[in-house]
Amino acid sequence: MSSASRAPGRPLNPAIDDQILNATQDLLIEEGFERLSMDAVARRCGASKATIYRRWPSKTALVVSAAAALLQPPPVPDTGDLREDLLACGLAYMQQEGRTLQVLANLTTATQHDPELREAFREAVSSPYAGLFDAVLGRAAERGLIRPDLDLDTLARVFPAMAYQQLAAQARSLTERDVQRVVDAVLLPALGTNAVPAPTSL
Amino acid sequence: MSSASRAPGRPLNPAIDDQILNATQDLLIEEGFERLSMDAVARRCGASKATIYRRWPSKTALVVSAAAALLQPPPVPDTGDLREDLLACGLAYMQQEGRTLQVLANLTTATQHDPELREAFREAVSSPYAGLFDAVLGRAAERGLIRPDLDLDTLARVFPAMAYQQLAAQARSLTERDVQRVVDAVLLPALGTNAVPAPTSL
Amino acid sequence: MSSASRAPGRPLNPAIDDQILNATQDLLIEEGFERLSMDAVARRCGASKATIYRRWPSKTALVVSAAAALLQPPPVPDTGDLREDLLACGLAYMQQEGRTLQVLANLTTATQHDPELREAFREAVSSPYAGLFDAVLGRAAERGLIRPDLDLDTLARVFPAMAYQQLAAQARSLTERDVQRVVDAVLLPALGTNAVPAPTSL
Amino acid sequence: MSSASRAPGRPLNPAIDDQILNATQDLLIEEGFERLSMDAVARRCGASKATIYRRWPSKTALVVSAAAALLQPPPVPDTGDLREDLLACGLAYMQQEGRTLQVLANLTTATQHDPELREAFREAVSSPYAGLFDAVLGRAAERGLIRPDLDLDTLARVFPAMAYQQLAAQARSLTERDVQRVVDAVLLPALGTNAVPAPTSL
DNA sequence: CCTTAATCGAGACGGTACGTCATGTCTTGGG
DNA sequence: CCCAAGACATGACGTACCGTCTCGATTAAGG
Repeated sequence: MSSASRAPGRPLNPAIDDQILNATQDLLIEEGFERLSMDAVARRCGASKATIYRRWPSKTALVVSAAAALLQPPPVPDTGDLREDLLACGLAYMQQEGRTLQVLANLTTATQHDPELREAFREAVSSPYAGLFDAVLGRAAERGLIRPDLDLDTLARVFPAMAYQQLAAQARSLTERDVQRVVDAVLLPALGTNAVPAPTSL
Repeated sequence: MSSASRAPGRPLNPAIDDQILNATQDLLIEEGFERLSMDAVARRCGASKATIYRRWPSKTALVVSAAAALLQPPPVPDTGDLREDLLACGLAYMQQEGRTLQVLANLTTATQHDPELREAFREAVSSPYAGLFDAVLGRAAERGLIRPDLDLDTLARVFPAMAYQQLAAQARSLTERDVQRVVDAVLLPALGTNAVPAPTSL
Repeated sequence: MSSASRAPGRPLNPAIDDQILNATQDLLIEEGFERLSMDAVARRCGASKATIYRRWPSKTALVVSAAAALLQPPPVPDTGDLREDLLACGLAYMQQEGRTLQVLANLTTATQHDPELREAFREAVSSPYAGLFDAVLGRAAERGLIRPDLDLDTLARVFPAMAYQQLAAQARSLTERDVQRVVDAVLLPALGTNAVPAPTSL
Repeated sequence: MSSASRAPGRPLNPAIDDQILNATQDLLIEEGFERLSMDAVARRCGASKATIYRRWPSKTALVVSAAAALLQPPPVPDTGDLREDLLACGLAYMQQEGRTLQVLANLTTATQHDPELREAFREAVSSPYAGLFDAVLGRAAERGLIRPDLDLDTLARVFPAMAYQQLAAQARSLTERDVQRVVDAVLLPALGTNAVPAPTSL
């Protein structure tokens, strides 16, 4: 009555989507974006290239989807302590044994010249992660924990940018120590919070 | 005998180096690393592929050289004012009508899978730019303008990371306003400088 | 009881057979065997590929059926005059605005690598046409119109082979003049018939 | 001075042409036109697909060339005896252990829908073979061995057509006996030669 | 001055991946 | 069980790119 008349014909098998995305994620980690080949994806997941191309129009589009599925940001942390919350946001980038950030770095450049894909990637992957900091900082402002005149948009982008940079430019994977340094040396001081803890002994 | 015995035969024509590098820089800007092809470089500069490969062993190596030639960081600014110096460091990323940062972003991921080239790129291009902030902050510490216990290494990386991120992930070119925001909203507060100026009215 | 127990379920709709065969014949003429695709057949006749494959096991088998349905040889001519009969046999190849011969040519090579289909094609299509000449010549021998020691098997194959050759190798469709030439310049002289008519003035 | 300035750049290596053509001929015989794949040709001759496509624009064009190289008709026979000459013409179709005729049959249909290739094939392969009969019959007419009013064009096409037909439609390879039958049962009688030999005892 | 040796533009070469298309099978929902 | 629609595995097609090699022609240095 209302609507919802399904398209005719055999529907796309959703199980295959997952198999393709899993194979893509694996190869993306193992080989990187350049060396990942569609034939290899097809071979690994037992699907055919036609099946892949029925779902995604290009290699880049497939990889963007795979990344979006791989990189699901956790819920906004709320421990009651601002520092703890910020650390938790940072630790989200270390999920999947660090593969999260790896994939982020690999894809940013690949989507550079396709505005549509870049936007898709940003919406699906980049923004949600940066959004963790947005949320934590915005809540802190609401609660009066930090000064109200701060440029929270800019501050929320500090950690994502630095984590990305560290991996992409220095090929150094992110550690808990790195997260602490950014929070304690940059974010908290910039927020005007007095509660800078005693520096962790090396 | 001891030295100076030049190789026999016709020497490499140094003028061609520049033509190749110029063509590479242009195509790098127009097309990005992936879509830049060696055939296109050769075609554009009127050289042959053999001529290019006689000078650089791979596409990536060529592009790293082109980037290094394109991105000559200016001398460390020393205006006497910390904020002015930091702004000057940031403006260095906007040289060449913004191409400086563009190329930086395009190349960082490309060198991901070749440690040798990544290091070459870092030494020739990335570090010199980040070094501007290192130098300015180190000098400020020496002069006692900022607290001595700050994590200057981390702070020096804030702006490069954010500039890179903005271009690569958001495809938004850098403006003078962006530089001011990072300096005023992040760096100066984190340095504990009281002299935060009144926000520039738009 | 003994027989006639129909298969359970809905029976195959025989009307669809004709639609499929018609579409196949059309495409066979328009595109030839190689470029005829099962999807195109299905699309043109509004059927689905499954419906086609329920009836024929392969593209070649379908096309052989389509050809058999298209090419129904006429009854053996018997005008009382040997030359007239031979001409009538030849004109049979020009039926359907020349498509008869077209399809014959298109299919012969296609069945080369499948003995079963080749045999099916030969029995259903090729032989009946060649059989016209067999019958006319055999009857002439019985009637004593031609010498009894002739190799009628070979002679019966002359016209089919030459018609086929003309179309396949020369892409020249058959004309009434062509039929006359083969009958008058080859068959009748080889049969030892004196009654070679005066050459038709152009 | 005069002319003949070679094209610039590295010339096509003619040895590779032969390797490609040889591999194509082998595969054409082993697999037939349909099942011959460009990758298989490349693999077998150690060349790359790009190298093949630099020389021939399509699979069909390559195979036509391979056929032309494979099927070099022998010189026009001239034994002094018309029957011997005709038999020799027919035997030419049996060269290469029968592969000659096989390839002829395989290709005729393939070139059906590309007029350019069909013409190329006809000129390079089909006509030269049929031309043997043309030459022998024309010479016999000049020498007054046969009646001057015969339709030699049609007669010259009889054997090629029948040989082709036998292979394509009946999948029966040509034997010396087949040649004799066509010459003795069709050609010589049609030429009005009295010297029909005693039938070969079976 | 003339030989030598390496450079130059041009472009062929082997390899590898891309994205498209056709065959024949399988899977939907709906008669 | 049939039917239309269309997904599925397989595998060939023809294109593009990389890095190497091979041409004839040029150009510097050294004997």
